[in-house]
Amino acid sequence: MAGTAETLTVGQVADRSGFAPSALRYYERLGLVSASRTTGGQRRFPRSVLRRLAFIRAARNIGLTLDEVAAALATLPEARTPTRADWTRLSRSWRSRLDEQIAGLEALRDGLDSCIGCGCLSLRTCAMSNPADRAAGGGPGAAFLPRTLRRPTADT
Amino acid sequence: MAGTAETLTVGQVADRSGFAPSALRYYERLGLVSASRTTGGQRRFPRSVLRRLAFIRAARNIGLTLDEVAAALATLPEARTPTRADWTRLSRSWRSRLDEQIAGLEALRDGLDSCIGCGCLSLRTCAMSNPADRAAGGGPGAAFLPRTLRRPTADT
DNA sequence: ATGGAAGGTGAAGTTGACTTCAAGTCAAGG
DNA sequence: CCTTGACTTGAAGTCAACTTCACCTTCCAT
Repeated sequence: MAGTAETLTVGQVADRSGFAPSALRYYERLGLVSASRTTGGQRRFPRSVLRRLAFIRAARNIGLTLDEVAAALATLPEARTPTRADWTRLSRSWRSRLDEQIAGLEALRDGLDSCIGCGCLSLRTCAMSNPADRAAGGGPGAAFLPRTLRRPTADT
Repeated sequence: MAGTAETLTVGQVADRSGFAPSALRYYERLGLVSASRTTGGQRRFPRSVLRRLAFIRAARNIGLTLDEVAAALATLPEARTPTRADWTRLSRSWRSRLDEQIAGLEALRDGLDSCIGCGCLSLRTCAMSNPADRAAGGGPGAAFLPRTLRRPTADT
């Protein structure tokens, strides 16, 4: 039986990780994962790629770009297998990132509540349309909206 | 003085709204805003466009796509000037959307806390890499991650 | 009347994260 | 040996939301 091989084909990794084969090749090009090759040129991934991919998916879920993921992965030791402490260190910084995102959304929600009350939606004063604008009301406001939710108010 | 005109040029709207002129033209093409034209073909926006743009920015900040914004704006009455109640109705639905996003992020954060504890990052069982996976642990989990944070786990 | 800032257009470019395609190659069960 | 499914590559396509470009026209203060 070939049920438990030492290395995995793209298809196997795709099945186990949930990433499409094309994504795995893409990640390899970006250097996020690496694979050896058979004599015929086909990829053979070490099983450790699954943990790496789990990290990548989690990071993506939190909103990191692949560039940021790459930077994080670059801090892993090359020589030895990453330990639990290594992974923990990497994911610890996500905590504050998530806190920031949550705080941003909560600020937005609070602003929304006041907007529903006043119906203003004023460009200059409404917290909803100016979530990060220091002119919005004096308070620091939603200083840390997740990047996906942030919109520059102006930049001229 | 021409300080307070009845209509506004793209440049003026851009300055007051914070949207780039190119974005305003784009929005006009999509039908999100409309403008009359001078005999020479230049746009002249009614002042009411500023409120519309405030709505658009707020909606975008919350994560709506322009398609969704268009759908929301389409429910405004064409005949009369939208009232405060109209705008309020539109923004009320955002509240639950924000709540969902916040809940999703909080679930992610809780999962992260447990992951930091266990260092697992297991593809099959870790809440971080499987935030919406019903197999993640039995609980409903982070059922409603914001679209920007959602990633299909697999679809084959 | 005029000069230069501001505005007009359609087409193409940008970014991020992939996917899809075309055309050919490898691996392994029968 | 042969078939067939899985794999290979580079290039191009996709999506959202705009921006940039090239080139031409309009507006209005002097």
